[in-house]
Order: sequence, then structure tokens, then C-alpha cells
Amino acid sequence: MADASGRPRSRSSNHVTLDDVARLSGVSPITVSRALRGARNVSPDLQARVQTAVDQLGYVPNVAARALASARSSHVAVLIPSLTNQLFVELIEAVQDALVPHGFQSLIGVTHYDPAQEEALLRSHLSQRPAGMLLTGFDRSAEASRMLERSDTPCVYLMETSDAPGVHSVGFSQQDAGRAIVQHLLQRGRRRIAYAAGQLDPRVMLRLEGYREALRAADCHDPALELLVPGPTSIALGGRQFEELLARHPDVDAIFYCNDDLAQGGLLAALRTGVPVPQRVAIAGFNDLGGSDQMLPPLTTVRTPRQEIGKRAATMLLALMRAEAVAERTVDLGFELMVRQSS
Amino acid sequence: MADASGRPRSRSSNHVTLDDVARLSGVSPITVSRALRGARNVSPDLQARVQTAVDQLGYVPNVAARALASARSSHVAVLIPSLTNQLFVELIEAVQDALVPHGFQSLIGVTHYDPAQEEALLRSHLSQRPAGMLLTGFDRSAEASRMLERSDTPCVYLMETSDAPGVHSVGFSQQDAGRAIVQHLLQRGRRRIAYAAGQLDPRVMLRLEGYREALRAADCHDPALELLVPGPTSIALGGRQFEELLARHPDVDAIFYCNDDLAQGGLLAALRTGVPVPQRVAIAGFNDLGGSDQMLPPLTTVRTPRQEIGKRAATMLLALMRAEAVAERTVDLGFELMVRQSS
DNA sequence: CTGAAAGCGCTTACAG
DNA sequence: CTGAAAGCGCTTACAG
Repeated sequence: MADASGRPRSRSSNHVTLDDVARLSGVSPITVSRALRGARNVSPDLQARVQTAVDQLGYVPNVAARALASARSSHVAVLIPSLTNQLFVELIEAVQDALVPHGFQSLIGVTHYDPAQEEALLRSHLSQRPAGMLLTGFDRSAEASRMLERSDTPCVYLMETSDAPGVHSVGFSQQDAGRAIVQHLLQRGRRRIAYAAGQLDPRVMLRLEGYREALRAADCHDPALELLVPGPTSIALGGRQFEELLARHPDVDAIFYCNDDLAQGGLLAALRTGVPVPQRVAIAGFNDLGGSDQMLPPLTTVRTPRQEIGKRAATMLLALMRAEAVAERTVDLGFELMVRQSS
Repeated sequence: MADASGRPRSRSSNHVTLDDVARLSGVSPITVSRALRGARNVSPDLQARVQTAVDQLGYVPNVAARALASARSSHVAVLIPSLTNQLFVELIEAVQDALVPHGFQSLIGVTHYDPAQEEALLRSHLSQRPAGMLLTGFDRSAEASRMLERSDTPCVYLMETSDAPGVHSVGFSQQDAGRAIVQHLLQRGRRRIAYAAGQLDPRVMLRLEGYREALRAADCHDPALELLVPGPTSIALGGRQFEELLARHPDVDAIFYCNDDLAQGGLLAALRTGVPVPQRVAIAGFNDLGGSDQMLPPLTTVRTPRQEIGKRAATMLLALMRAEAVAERTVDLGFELMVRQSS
């Protein structure tokens, strides 16, 4: 059972293990484990000896062994609807930047706005016992919610906020933001304001609610001016919506698009068809994505704090994963009206 | 050492394990393990009994235990330069779509075009013993290459191609693509063709080589018309480059931008300053990103096969991870000239 | 503050 | 085609 080297024959790779570090530093493996994890109950002397041995051997912990023994992985599952919307790309980058320095890796799952796909992703990720989860919004299947609850995985919700007990969320009020931009258009004297939307996810519908509230308060609401198109948003769709609205309702004097890509398409369509913006019709978007400030004319929109949301949510999740108390369970980061020349 | 239930006291969670499946189906754990992994040396009868027990118990394998015992994780590390360029987002989505059905998860690392960051990411990912790696391009630090080689991790390179022995790559010739678009501009009668670039990664420089070759062959090369700006590309930068080129070189009759975001900015700047495109100056881009076909005028560009690259590279990596023979080590997927009205 | 023992849930290598 | 034994490299829980 032992080869020429005198060691038992085994499947052992040549990787340096925690035992090697323990042997070199002259302490027990448990102490090395504790020192490595930054436990406070290790004397500075031993801590230093362990660190020296680690550096000398180039020891790197085996994450699989750690995960198996502790029943906790170092992965955070991040479920977002889409990577096509630049919004979520920026959100994810901020999450990664906050998580990686603390030794966590993020696993990104794209749901394509489909509850069934989200449920499947949730099932698959949960089976890997992630250390935590970051989910977009609150709208999911009952089965998905049940799995989440049973799994007891620390979880923070992104983009929207909720006061429900036990729920941790970082976002802003989509409805308030929708109301704010429409109020701005009203203040500019617009009365026939259309809402042009695609994708129709829960947040787009909340913005619609804000739109309706503002218009009803001004006695200007006309359901005929709501143009809701299922399916993905795009620059091309925004252009088609622009032409359709102006053809059907020649008196339209403003269009609020639910996302900047649509609004950019609207602006280009106006240019193409010779409709002066904002003289004849004002155009407003949502999110303040790349290029909106470069359009002709520059686009009035709502700047949404996605980087901040990603960062704060990751920080909150870090605390939950360490089982620390979280003072603020609900963080509303607000939004900013970016008034440019298109309105 | 045993509690009231008669079972030994332990850290055991209530998760269903492989042993539970073995007990219920009346076979040994090893057979269950084999059946689960789809080994061919399990009789159909036992295979069926195991599957029944799995379904009945709702058994889900513990990936950490599997990774520890087999010394192989189910993670593929994907290192890309940026998520800001839509190109890489589409690449990643295609990779995920190909990998996930085979039980692999991808870990995305963003290098920000920085060799030092890539080296750090490589170190961190390699320490987790990924089942495979997907890397962008061939330009990296010597230390990074050494780590890769030592790790013996299956690896496929994206975007460019190489004939080097033992190297697996899927991409297209950046240089040929650069040459092709410039030849198109020459055919349209343009002679004072500028190259406007940002980011200056190795692929941007290869396109520059193609640009030079085409212009030298036509005896039209003028180094003064190469505008190379370090740092990220953007719509705004493309606009500034447009104005700078026309101010310094009033005789410029075409601009080839190294990426579509720059070219879109050039088109918008032309509109803003009243320079007719393509009459006074033709504009061409690279990649055919979202919105380029919607610009005014629609942008002439090169369509690059990023989805296909992601898919083929993932498929190739899957084969390598299964230690299967790979017939084609180098896959060149070409590119397509998209001639629209801006040229 | 430190450690000896046991175990996490799989798979490898060997045998039949 | 099937299985008993050992081990992967950590951490938990208990003890001192």
C-alpha cells in the first residue's frame, strides 16, 4: 500500500494541501484552517507562522473541499432578465466588482423575462447551494418563490423595493420615476402625451402606472395613447412606434418611451421623416443609456442608479451571508431627471 | 454517539444523498454514481431502477462532493475584455446557451483589456480548478501563459485564429476583414481614407494592418490619416474623431472606424455639423452592432460572427473536456461585408 | 487560544 | 456488468 516514496498509494494530486501548510508551520490543520479564514481566535504569532508557510508553499485552498465540508459554496447566483439591455450589464459589473474582492464568484443566469426559465435556473442554481442570490424584481412563479424560501439562501432583490417582512431589496420606485417624467412633459405644456413600451415586464408596467397617475391628475389621460408592444425593445421598434403614433394620432405632442433604445429609435425616425423635435413632438426615454446624450437632439430621460444598486445589493448580501445584522432592509436609491433638448 | 433516531449524531443535513438512492433502488452507491453519470457499463435494468429512485426522492447531486472526489469542477471560466462592447455580451450568451444544457456553468471574468487584471483573474479562476477555459485572443503576459500551460486546463481561444501547435481557436481574420472594408471604400472611388480607432487592443491593431495593406496596394496610404486614441470607444469619441479628422484633413473622403459605436458617433456628428454622408465623406464601421442599420444613413460595416464563435468554441471545449478528439483545431468563421448607404 | 476525531457526499482504482 | 474499500481536502462540533 505504499510506493517507493514511502507514502501510501493514493489518488492524491501534487497540489499543496492544508496539511502541508500545517506540517511546515508546526501547528494543527484546524489552526491553519482558522487562520486562513481570518477567525479571530488565533494568536498573532501562529497567524504569522501560518502565513509564512502559505506563501512559501504557494498554497491555494481547494474550494470544492471547503464547500463540501462547510456546506457553503463561494458562489453567488445572479439572475437577470436580459444582457441585451445595457442596464443589466452595468448592474452585473457593479455586483462583480463588489463581490470578487471578498472571495465570491458570481454565476450569471439570464431568464429572458420568462418565469419558466427563471424557475429552471433557480432550481439548477439552488442545487449547487450558492452562498447567496441576487434576483431581479418580485414577479416570479409560486413554485420559484417556494423553492427560494425552502432553500434558506440569503437573497437580495434588485431594481424594485418592497416593505414585505424578511425581504431585502435595493432599487427605486419605477412608478414615481414614470410619474416624474410625465409631470415634466406636462410642465412643458404638453397635453397629448403617449406611452410607447416594449418588453412589458413588471417595471415597465409600473412606469405605465406612474404615467397614468400624472395624466389623470392633469385630466389628460387618453388610453388610446398607450402603445404597448410585447417582445424585446430595440431602436428599430422605437422608430416604428414613432411612425405609428403620429399616423394614428396626428395631435400627439409628446412620447414617453419606456426605455432609451426605443427613444433613440424615435429620435432617428423623427429625423428621417422630418418631424421637428421637440417643436412638433417632445421625446423622453428611460434609463439614460449610452449614446442618449449624443443624439440629435440629445435625449431627455431618467437616469437610473444601476451601478449603485448593484454595489449596495452586493454589500447587503455580503452581510447576510456573514449572518450579520442588516440595518436597512429596503434601500431606495431614487432616480434623476435628465432634461435635455428633446423635450 | 447516536441520537434518539438511532442514527449516529452527525453534521448531516437533511439532503437526499446518493446513498439514499442506492438504498431505495437496492444497488450499491457506485452503481448509482455510474448510472447518474451515464456510464455505458450499467445494465438497462439497474439504470431504470436508479432513475425511479432518483425521481421518487428528488435527488440532486452535490456538485462540491463530485468536484472534490473527481478533481474536476463543472465550471468553465470565460475571460473577456469588456461587457461594455455589445460584441462580447452576444458572445457570452451564445457560450452559455451551449454550455448549460451539458451541465456546465460559466464564470465570467472581465479583464478590462488589462494584462495584469487578466493574470489576476486567471490565477483566481485556475485555483478553483475549472473544467475548462475560454480566453479572448492570444495577447497575454508570459506569466499568464505559463500558468495556463502548467494547469493543463482544456482551453479554447476566441475571436482570432492561430496555427500554433496544440492551440484550439475559433474566430476570423481581423486583418482580412479590415482589408476587405477598405477595399470596398477604394472601389467606391475613395482615396483619402482615414482609420479612426479607440481601445487599441490587438484585434484593432490587426484591422489597422489590413487597412494599411489595402491602401498601400492602391498607393493611397497616408499615416497622417491614422487616428489612434487609447482608452474606451464610445459614440461621443466617434463624434470627436469625426470633427478632428475633417478639421485637420479637409480632403478626407472616407472614415473607417474600428468599432460601430464610434461610427455611429461619426454619423451623428456629420448630421449635427451638416456634412453630407456619403457624398462628402463615406463612413464605415466594424461589427454590425445593434442600431447600425437604423442610423441616418444606415451604416456600412462588417458583420462579425460572434454568436457562431461562442457556440463553436463552447462545442469544441465540451469535446476537449470529455477528452475527445477534436478534428479541426482552428476554425475560421469569416465575416460579412454589410454595404449600406453610408458608403 | 489550540487540537484529535469524525465526517461532508461523492468517485477512483482495484477486484471479480 | 457490479461492488467493498479508501480517499478527495477541507470544516464542524466537542473538548480542554
